[in-house]
Amino acid sequence: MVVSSTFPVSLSPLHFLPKSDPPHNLLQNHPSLSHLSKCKSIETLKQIHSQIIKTGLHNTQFAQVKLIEFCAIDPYGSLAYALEVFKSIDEPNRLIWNTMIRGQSLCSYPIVAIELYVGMLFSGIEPNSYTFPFILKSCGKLDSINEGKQIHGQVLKLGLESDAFVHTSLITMYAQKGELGYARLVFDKSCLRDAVSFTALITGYTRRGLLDDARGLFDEIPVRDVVSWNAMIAGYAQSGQFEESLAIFREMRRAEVIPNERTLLSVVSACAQSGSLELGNWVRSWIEKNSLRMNVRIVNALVDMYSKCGDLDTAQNLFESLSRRDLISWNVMIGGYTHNSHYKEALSLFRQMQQLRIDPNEVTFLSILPACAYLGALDLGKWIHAYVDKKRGSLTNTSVWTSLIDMYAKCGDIEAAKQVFYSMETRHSASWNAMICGLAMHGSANEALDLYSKMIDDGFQPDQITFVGVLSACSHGGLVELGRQYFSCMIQDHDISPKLQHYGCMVDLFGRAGLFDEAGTLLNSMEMEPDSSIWGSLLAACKVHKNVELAEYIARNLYELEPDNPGVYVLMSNIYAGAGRWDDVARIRTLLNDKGMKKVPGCTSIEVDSIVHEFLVADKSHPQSKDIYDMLDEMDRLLVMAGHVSDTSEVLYDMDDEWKEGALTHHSERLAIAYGLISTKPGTTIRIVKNLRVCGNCHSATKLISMIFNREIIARDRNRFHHFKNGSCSCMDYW
DNA sequence: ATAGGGTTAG
Repeated sequence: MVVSSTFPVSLSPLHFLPKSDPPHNLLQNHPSLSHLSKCKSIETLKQIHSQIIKTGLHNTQFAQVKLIEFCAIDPYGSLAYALEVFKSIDEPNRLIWNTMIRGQSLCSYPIVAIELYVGMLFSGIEPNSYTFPFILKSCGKLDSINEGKQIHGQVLKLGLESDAFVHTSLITMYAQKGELGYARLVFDKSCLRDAVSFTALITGYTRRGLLDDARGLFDEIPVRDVVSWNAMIAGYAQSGQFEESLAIFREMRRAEVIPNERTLLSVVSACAQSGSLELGNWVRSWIEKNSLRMNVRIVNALVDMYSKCGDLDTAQNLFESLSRRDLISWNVMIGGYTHNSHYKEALSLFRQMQQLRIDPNEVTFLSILPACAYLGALDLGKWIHAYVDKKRGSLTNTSVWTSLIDMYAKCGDIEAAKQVFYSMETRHSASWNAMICGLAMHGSANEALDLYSKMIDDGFQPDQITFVGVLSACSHGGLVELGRQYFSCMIQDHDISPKLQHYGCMVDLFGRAGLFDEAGTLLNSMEMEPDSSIWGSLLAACKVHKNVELAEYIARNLYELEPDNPGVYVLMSNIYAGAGRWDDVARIRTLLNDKGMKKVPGCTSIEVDSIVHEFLVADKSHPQSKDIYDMLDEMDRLLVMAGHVSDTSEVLYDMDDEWKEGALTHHSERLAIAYGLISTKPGTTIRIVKNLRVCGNCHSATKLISMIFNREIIARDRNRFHHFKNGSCSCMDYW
């Protein structure tokens, strides 16, 4: 090993201080000094300090040490103040120097510790076995390894490498800097073979993902203690080897080593990530049985575990059992709701948080924004945007900005999405993806494709998701030839093998263009089985192009894939109705009734003054129902005057014929639009979100409504966005 | 006076 020494090392005799203290017990019981240990603020500290000066205690080494110790080490102390006190001491002794270095080693400016160390050497005080663990901790935090190596040289000169504390500190320092070779050398050269030094080295290996090397060392530890076990369990869990992690934990149990909180946190986390609900349950009951205090950390981990395993009820019960919840708890629970598609619950928990005046952070937003996006809760999304803007600097997380783009796009405000995108200082490829997919959703195919070119120019690698955006832009824009080109560009130029979603876009693109042969060829070329959404989009294309024969073939596939999906039957019924085959319509209706299947009810939501209102077909539950239905009548009257004729071929299978017309005008989107018209100022854009695709009738009616009432209506359906304005729609009647 | 555990959220 090459180690050099540039620092002067004083090998002079120990530095004796001139003054000697009064008897120890007198000082120890002095009121000013006993107050110090209970001190909780810098103001109190200053008062105590002035007392110490008034009584002359500041001249005693004992008081100096106690004061420095408190200022430098205690969480209520202050390093800056410690430095002031330190400067006022004429000839600080070694304990005082060590304590100052120790204080610095705890903070994040490691260079100050080095400066102090040099100062110590210059003042002629020789470092001892206490000095090095502190200074080496600081060296571990520096960018360079050089200082650490020089300090190592000092250790060797002073013959302190055999001190167990110094030895372990050296290993930890090298391990922290990724210098595993040096760490190993220090370890191998010494005869110290305790669990502590083993564990220091093991952690070095686990942090770099070298689990096999770590395991080799672990197996050699003569007596493993709980920390060694924890290092191995956490190491495996951290590198994604959850089964190994849990296997080590089981071995630990067999070795009858009592787990502690850190063990359990790692284990619960591994259970959460690997879906090991059974072991998670065992941990929970073990904690209860051993009456370990259910502290907030372990409950957070359990809440996370249960929600990741899909058991939201248990997660919620645990969450509610917490008397003092921290931000992580809140975030875990909100994330649990979002990941399990319980978006409304996520939002209501967030509101509860706001009422309790708990400050959210970016993690909260990363769970809340997808919920806003799903529900179309634009006002809340805007509020978060403003909040993040205000805290720019402390909350500048690129992922949050990207999530805002996604939220704005999915809430129908594509202009705001663009504003966020173009104002971003740094972008990830996910940011580009969100913007490209957003534009695609809104039917701005050319803009999406332009942005794709810019993304490439900026040096970003497109990934699978980029091409989902690009291909869906082509599909929604009806750009068949470009779609073909991008599809082969993805495979050939970017070496991305097409996934189901990409095939889905292409089949959709061909289907809409009526190119059923080409769609069929593509389907046959797939290396995986087409899923129900691909068949579904082809079936929808059959409806547009009135291809009953192909529809029947596809339906047979779908009945096999999803025998319980009523959507297929409903679509077939509509296809038959469109072809005037009423016998088949009746047959399917009977089939549905026999199977007891219910159509997924159409549901449309609209946000007014930050409150999301939901409407079902023919819904009368809204408090302003009377006004809404009056408006519906008015809309119908004006639509008829404008020449609108309902196409009754798309009907709910369980509606009697005489109700056809009525049911159509009471589709959920019409109710939401009616509510939007009566509850917002004239001229305001109306934004609605529908869970299913817009039916043809409502689509043509909405175009007229946008003209009659002079309103821009932005509708999100299951598939894409429709911007209705001045009597036409951005989808060009192609969806 | 000192050393070893990436404790829980995206």
